[in-house]
Amino acid sequence: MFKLSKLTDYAVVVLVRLARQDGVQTSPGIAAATFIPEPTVAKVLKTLAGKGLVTSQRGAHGGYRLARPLAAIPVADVIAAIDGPIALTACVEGGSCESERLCPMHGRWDPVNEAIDAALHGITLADMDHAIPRAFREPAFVAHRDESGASAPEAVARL
Amino acid sequence: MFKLSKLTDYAVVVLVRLARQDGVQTSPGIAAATFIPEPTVAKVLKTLAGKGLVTSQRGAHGGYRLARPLAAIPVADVIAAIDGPIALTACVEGGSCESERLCPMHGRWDPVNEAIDAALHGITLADMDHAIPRAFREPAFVAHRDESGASAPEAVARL
DNA sequence: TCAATCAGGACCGCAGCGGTCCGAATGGTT
DNA sequence: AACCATTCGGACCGCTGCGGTCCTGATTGA
Ligand code: SF4
Ligand code: SF4
Repeated sequence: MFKLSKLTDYAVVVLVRLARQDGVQTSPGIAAATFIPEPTVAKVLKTLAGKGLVTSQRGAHGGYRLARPLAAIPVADVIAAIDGPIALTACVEGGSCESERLCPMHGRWDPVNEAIDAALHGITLADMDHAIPRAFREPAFVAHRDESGASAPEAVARL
Repeated sequence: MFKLSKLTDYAVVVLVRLARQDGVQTSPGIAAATFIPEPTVAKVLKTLAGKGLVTSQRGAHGGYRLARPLAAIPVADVIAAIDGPIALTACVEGGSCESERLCPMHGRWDPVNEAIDAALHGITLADMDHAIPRAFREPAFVAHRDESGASAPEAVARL
């Protein structure tokens, strides 16, 4: 199936939960609040911390804290942090396919990849947090969301 | 990783190859032309035939033929045929997640899913064949380069 | 010093994917 | 009618990678 890993899904849930409250929050606490198994939450948080999406405070009364506000975290970043870089096929952006010499489609996926990448960069976690589904097509909603909006045309421009 | 299955990749290669020549073509023939293992090509073609993307001619001198021109086949169709429906998470469009009652993010992925779905519907195999996706030259997309303030989801949604 | 908490792995069961193979149906060819 | 080429539908299997658990340190506040 064309789906993203469950851990990525969990990561979004955890990040949004982190934003709901100031100060540090512990893994068990978040697990209880999100109904996600505790070890899994810990694993996700460790990965996110490694990628710089959250900062950690060790020791007693430690915990995790968002590194930047939700509005500055595009979904693409979360996906890249957990699932790895977005690469639809093996031959996009650095990947090497064993038949790339012979394959007539070599490199043809790049634009598609760019399109999806741009789309995922244009949606932040803040949007997902307080967005009602289908609101994306309403002009009123679209009007006031702009951050990182330049990425899409730029990606398109160099096609 | 966030990638589509190799079989889907192969399907695109096979479909484009089918379009390069009129009349029916056999699995071994296509396999030889695309450098993809023959049984795999056969499997892909069988799946595609089942989904109605290609038509099959049985018996001697049989083979496969495109059901519709490349320009009428969006990438989304190929993905849906091989990989199954596009569903980023378990809770989108009919899918049910075990924690959908408790999860605060339930349903929030739908817009993201729709955005990607729209993007993949806006690019046809003919576009990929010519390496310059027509979707990116559409007024709706190019206009945003000047208007500024446009974001990926909106541009994608208009495709 | 002790308890709480994160860090970084090792570890495992398992679904699903990539890939192969075979028998049966089908329709030309002779 | 007999034969052969080719597709069809499905069974089959090894293996990767994912979801999930657990353990052993390192770090910090009380
Ligand atoms: S499009 Fe061709 S070169 Fe690229 S990953 Fe697919 S088979 Fe390999
Ligand atoms: S967002 Fe929530 S309800 Fe939807 S699939 Fe993820 S965990 Fe389940």
